[in-house]
Amino acid sequence: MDEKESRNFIENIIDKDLSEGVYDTVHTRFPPEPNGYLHIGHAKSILLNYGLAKEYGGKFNLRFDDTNPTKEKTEFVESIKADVKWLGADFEDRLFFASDYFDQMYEAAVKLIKKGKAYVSDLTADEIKEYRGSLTEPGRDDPSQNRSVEENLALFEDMKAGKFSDGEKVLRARIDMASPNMNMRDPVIYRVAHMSHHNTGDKWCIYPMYDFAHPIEDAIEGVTHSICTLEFEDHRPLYDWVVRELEYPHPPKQIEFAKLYLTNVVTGKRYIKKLVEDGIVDGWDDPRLVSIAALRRRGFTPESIKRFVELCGVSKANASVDYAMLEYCIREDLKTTRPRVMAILDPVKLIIDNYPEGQREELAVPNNLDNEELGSRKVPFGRDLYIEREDFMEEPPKKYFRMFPGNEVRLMNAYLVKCTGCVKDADGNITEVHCTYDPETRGGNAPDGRKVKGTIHFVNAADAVDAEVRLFENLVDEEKGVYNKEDGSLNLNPDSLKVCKGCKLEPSLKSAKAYESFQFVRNGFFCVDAKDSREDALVFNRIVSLKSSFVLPK
RNA sequence: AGGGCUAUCGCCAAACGGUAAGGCAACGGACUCUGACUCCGUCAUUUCAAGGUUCGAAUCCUUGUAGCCCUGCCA
Repeated sequence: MDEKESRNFIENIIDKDLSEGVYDTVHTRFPPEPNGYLHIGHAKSILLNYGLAKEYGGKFNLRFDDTNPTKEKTEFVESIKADVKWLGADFEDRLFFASDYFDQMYEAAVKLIKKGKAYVSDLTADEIKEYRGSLTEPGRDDPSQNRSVEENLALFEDMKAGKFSDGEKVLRARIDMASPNMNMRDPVIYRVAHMSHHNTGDKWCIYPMYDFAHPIEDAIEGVTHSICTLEFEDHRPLYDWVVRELEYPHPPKQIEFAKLYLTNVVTGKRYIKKLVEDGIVDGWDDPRLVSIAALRRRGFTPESIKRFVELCGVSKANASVDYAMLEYCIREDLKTTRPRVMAILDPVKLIIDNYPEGQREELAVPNNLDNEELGSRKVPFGRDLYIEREDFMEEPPKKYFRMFPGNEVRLMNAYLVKCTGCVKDADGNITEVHCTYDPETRGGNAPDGRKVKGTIHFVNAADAVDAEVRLFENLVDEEKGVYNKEDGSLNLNPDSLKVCKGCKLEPSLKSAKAYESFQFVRNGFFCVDAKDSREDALVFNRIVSLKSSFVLPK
């Protein structure tokens, strides 16, 4: 509401570009390599790029950066498309593949060769590395760098024709072997790879490198602001070099921002990938992950993720956002948009001794007090109920307003009941809580106007649906498990995922089999596992605190 | 002979030389058919440090310090 106009640094750059006439429109893109599933970090990039295009009345493209056939699969392009759409980033008909530009990239390389700006190298990968020098020492010239244009052209042609094996030749840009920026020490721009590509099949056996291909892709699509993450800052001079040498009339501009990291969870495609491949999690949509698929399955909405990304902001400072902020966003969304129902996670029997045995009635209960459009449902009520174990205390501390002997509380939307005591087993565990009800208080209000301080939720025992609840711990430290960045090992305490049987659900939840498992979002707002369900989320009444996932190293 | 980037409340993050926004978290209190939600209130005399320029500095300069990134024929 209090929209104080504060703009991020990228908007400032765009404003300036627009006012100075550098560009007269804004065109952005999200360029994933189809080598894995998207996660919350990608959501930031997607929503940022899409949001900018929308804000300035420009366009947004989805482009697969598929220039390396050794790592890419069609399976991933499908899932990425679905995730981007789900997030609401509408790329309309602008779905592109870098591989569709291979012909143009080849021509671009020829152009560089003709300008004397690129040459075919005979060096092996190890030699190239050796010649490149080090962070503190300049590199040495490639022995092949003085080949004639004609010779380079012929050799490059031969590369394309498949006359060389993988690694035998590469095409290098001629820039500066002494540059303090390693990326400028005659970077490889084309390599030989005899491999079938997911999109172009066996048409090519040479493939362009990212640094050469990306600026071309942007330029071809008319992208103005090519937004990427911080680790590409050092590549910008090369990006600019490519668009300059190729003489594009309105060259795109690269802008870098900091990646989104979350506290207490594993982010990063590489790490998530490893967890999946090692079978440590059930799959890419395992609820403990923060992949888009997992968040969706867990009940997060696109709106909540969009809100989260907005709240995080955009800057160039490496930062780790508190997981609590993500939870806040989903709570805010679900709070008024979903029905709230009752579930007892740790059940204990409540028996209303003066309620007629065998009697059953149905009470109309509003689904969400903050949203009348969600209507109401019938909740069964009877003599034997289940209540939350923590809602009864034999010897309550002061300020405890729920059930304890002698105290009257309200069963939500039902009756006022007065606790009369409890029954314990041989070990002293409470097995039953007893009470009496006031028939005059149907609906939850007393005709005489008396008030109660506590209200608790319940489930009718005869109708209760048994459920299996999976609790996902989020706060992972040495106790729960540690992912070791160095050796890639992950030590996980099995307790980080607990399955407790015996949860009791309102019968209105019975319809979908998917309700067999739950994940908590936090404080009473937990979601059903939406994997096989039409409904994506439900909100429960009472607050339970639970979180999921692994911890990052360090 | 290294280069690039970043440092503002526990966590994000504004401020663009004019006298430190906002959100999350936390903590008080009110309200409440769920100890939730909502609502009210509190939460940086100070911006990594030390100097300097200026009437005035988080913003400019200097020198330090800390963190991140770069030596793939990955992206």
